[in-house]
Amino acid sequence: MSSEEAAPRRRNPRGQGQILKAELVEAAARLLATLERPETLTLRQVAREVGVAPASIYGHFPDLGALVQHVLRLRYDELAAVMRTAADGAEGPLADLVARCAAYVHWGVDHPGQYRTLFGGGMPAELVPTNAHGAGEELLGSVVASLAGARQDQPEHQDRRGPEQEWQAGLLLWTALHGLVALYNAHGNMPWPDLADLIAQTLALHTGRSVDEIVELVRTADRPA
Amino acid sequence: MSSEEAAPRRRNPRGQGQILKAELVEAAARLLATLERPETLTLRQVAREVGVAPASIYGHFPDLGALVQHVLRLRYDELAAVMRTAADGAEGPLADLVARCAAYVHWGVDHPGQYRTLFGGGMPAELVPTNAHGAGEELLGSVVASLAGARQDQPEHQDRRGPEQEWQAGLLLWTALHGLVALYNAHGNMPWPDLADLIAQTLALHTGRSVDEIVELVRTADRPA
DNA sequence: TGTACATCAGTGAACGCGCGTTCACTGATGTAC
DNA sequence: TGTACATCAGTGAACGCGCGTTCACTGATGTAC
Repeated sequence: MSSEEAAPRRRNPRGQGQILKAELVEAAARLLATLERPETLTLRQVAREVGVAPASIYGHFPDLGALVQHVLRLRYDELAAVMRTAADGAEGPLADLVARCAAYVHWGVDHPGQYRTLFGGGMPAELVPTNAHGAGEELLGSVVASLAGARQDQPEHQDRRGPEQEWQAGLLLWTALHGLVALYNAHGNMPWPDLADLIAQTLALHTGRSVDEIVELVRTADRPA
Repeated sequence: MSSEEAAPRRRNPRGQGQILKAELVEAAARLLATLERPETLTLRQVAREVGVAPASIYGHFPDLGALVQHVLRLRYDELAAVMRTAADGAEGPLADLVARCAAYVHWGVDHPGQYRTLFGGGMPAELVPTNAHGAGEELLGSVVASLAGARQDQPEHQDRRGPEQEWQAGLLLWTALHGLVALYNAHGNMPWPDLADLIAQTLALHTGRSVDEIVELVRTADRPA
């Protein structure tokens, strides 16, 4: 892609230090997306990708961890935004849930490197924003709420569920979606069924709806771009 | 544990070369289980753990990959055996499925390092036996068969399902279990509900049974050791 | 029973590599007088 | 308008480290004669 650029790279003018910072973020994001094993990303790789001396990074980030952290924060926000946007056009709680979950899975499958880095637990020293920062919980919260909404919408399941059960149900749905994305990405050589079918089936199980009822919503929500 | 052993380590007698080989396998297994990030395991670490020169490994394995491969094959067989044994005492297809899945999840949670190495997709050059070798498929096959058995056992779900649907249903159950183990291991700092409840709930969803019906079976199958 | 030799199990030093991090520096550009 | 100076953005060389891999070797033990 962008290797072996012989141009000696002009220094940025005064006051334009953030230009390199942006380039570093961009390059790190590109590498995390591209590398087969994103957790092996190094500081010198980023420097090479931008065409800059390794030491130059220290002017903008204390270390590689901070840079990766920054990138992942952006990607996490992007994922959250994608889910929110997908749910915007949804009519009713079930469609909302389907749209959100389909968006989640598709983002994960479309960005295996970043997904792995965010949720795969492969990064050193737990420098991903998912943990403790409460960021992952925010995303989980939206799934919990959406699932609870879809459940409440369903007349036959009128057994009262407390917030504890709602949270647990959402958590379980999240683990199912995560497992789907993780295995789909890790074992791409397997003969996978259609992803939309798997999403629909998962949601059917977790909402108690029929697959047929869901499948149309998934196809509608599928790859809006 | 076993660091800084000052004993100069006596050479094994003639014809006893496999002793070191066994020690290497044992040490690699211990490190994969212990290391926070098992994918960072190095050849020199293994050598140090055993108390041997790095070069000595080459007499028994062509490289670290072969050694790790060997260990993972053992661990995979162990997991398969644990699941098989768990199912042995089960009465009926549903109990069989519950026992197998509970064993899977508990093994994964009890061996986070090895589980990650086996199924996390974090190892370089895809040297894990799960892929292509058909080993992971064997495990998946047992879940598919067990789930199909439990489904068939259920009178109300008499809608004919072809082997294709059965395979897809088993695959989906596997992804759910994998997601549960993966997130449980990666985010141990989260306030997780009781694992047995989560397993029971997952199986309830995937079999169409009530949670109550499953939960007792899970508790029975729970941690037989 | 003695001795030369082959084999086995593992050693130890060295290599070249990529890594993170440091440090004094450079050279263009803006600012004060 | 000119000039000295400060600042900014980034450089380049060096460091010590752990790594995988190689290669000639060592020294104990078994075997052939």
